[in-house]
Amino acid sequence: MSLQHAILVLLENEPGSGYDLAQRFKSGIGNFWNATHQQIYQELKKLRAEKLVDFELEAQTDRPDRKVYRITRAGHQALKRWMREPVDPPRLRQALITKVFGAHLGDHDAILAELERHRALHRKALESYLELERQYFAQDEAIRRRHRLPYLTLRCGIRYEHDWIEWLEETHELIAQDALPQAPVLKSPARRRRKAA
Amino acid sequence: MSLQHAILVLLENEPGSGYDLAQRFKSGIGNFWNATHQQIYQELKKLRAEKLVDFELEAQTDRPDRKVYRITRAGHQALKRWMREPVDPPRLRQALITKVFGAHLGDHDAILAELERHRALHRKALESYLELERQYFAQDEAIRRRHRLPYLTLRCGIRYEHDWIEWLEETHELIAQDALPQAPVLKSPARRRRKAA
DNA sequence: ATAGCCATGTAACCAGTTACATGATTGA
DNA sequence: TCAATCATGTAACTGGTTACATGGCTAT
Repeated sequence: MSLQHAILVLLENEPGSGYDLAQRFKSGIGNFWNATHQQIYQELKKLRAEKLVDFELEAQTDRPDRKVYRITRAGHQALKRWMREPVDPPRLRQALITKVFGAHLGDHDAILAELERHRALHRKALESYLELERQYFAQDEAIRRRHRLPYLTLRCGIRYEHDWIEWLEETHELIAQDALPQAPVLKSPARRRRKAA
Repeated sequence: MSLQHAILVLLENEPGSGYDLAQRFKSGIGNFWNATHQQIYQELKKLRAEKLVDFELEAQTDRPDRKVYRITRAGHQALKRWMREPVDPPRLRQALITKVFGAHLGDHDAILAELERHRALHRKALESYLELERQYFAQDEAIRRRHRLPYLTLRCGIRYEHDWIEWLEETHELIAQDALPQAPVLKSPARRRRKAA
């Protein structure tokens, strides 16, 4: 159900083809959902059947024609309604952590290699997000204000990747050296006060 | 496919009923996967058909009988094989972030309330993880060594929840005050050196 | 009384993945 | 020549959720 809403928010932001949407999901400033083109085309079809989006065919000469989708009035309403409904955080499903849990069963080196592989993946994602962040802050205030919300989602992505990298490094080290973890010094609780409400 | 492996790792650790497994997934030191009892029972059935687990019926007088599952030799082998195969990090799917992305469309207060609600959920999860962490460090070295790997998965959970709370607080503040985000000072890149390989 | 825990499951459905399919253009 | 980008889709399948179902015991 939620992919539909993710699509609606993106189209609300700017009309586009299924292909466009797939790109936006992949790259950067829409780092909050993920979908393959196959699924996107299916959902666009459904959304259209429900009259929440509609498209115009855009003929192109040297490339395939595009169906440029845009959100309808009804789609806009549906999206606003959804914005008011609570959503729950998704359940965690990290196969890698399953592996760490059972690391004593597997080949020691294979696990270390896997941790490093993941670290490389997250590092790559982080780098690209940081680049987007740099671009964001290079813009002037008016534009920054306009892209404030997408930036906040990007920030979430940056934190996420950053945090994974730290955990992966820490875990790699502890497993590689077969060392006992130390109690965190001041790190984990934090209990940050929020500034005056 | 992966729930099967998550079940196998847990059973490898200690035999138990479907109900037991559901508890272990929910509560704490197996904070790496999530599944409902319905799904678990299905998967146990399949795993048994594949001879990767087996059960003994444990009759009880005043409560329903339990099927106590344990991993078989073949299951153990299959698990070890899986431990050597690479797994990819899951795709992110955060409906909440979709909402932040489109926060300008919705009711301002509703969004702030939603951010706070999530903060409360994550805070609660964090508290319970921190309690488990305290318990872990209260044990003596031998036991700590034995539970080292589950502890590392717990650490991942602690980081995760901690990080979410920070992002939620930061985001709540910025949206509440309609303020422009500031460039992170030294926070986000970090680029921590790993200790001598 | 009512809720919650223990303990098992089936069935219908929905969401997401993987495989398959086409076909022109551009750059290494 | 090979891979990538643009652009669309269908079909089969698998993984996961939700609803439904049962039933005794214990604690408030």
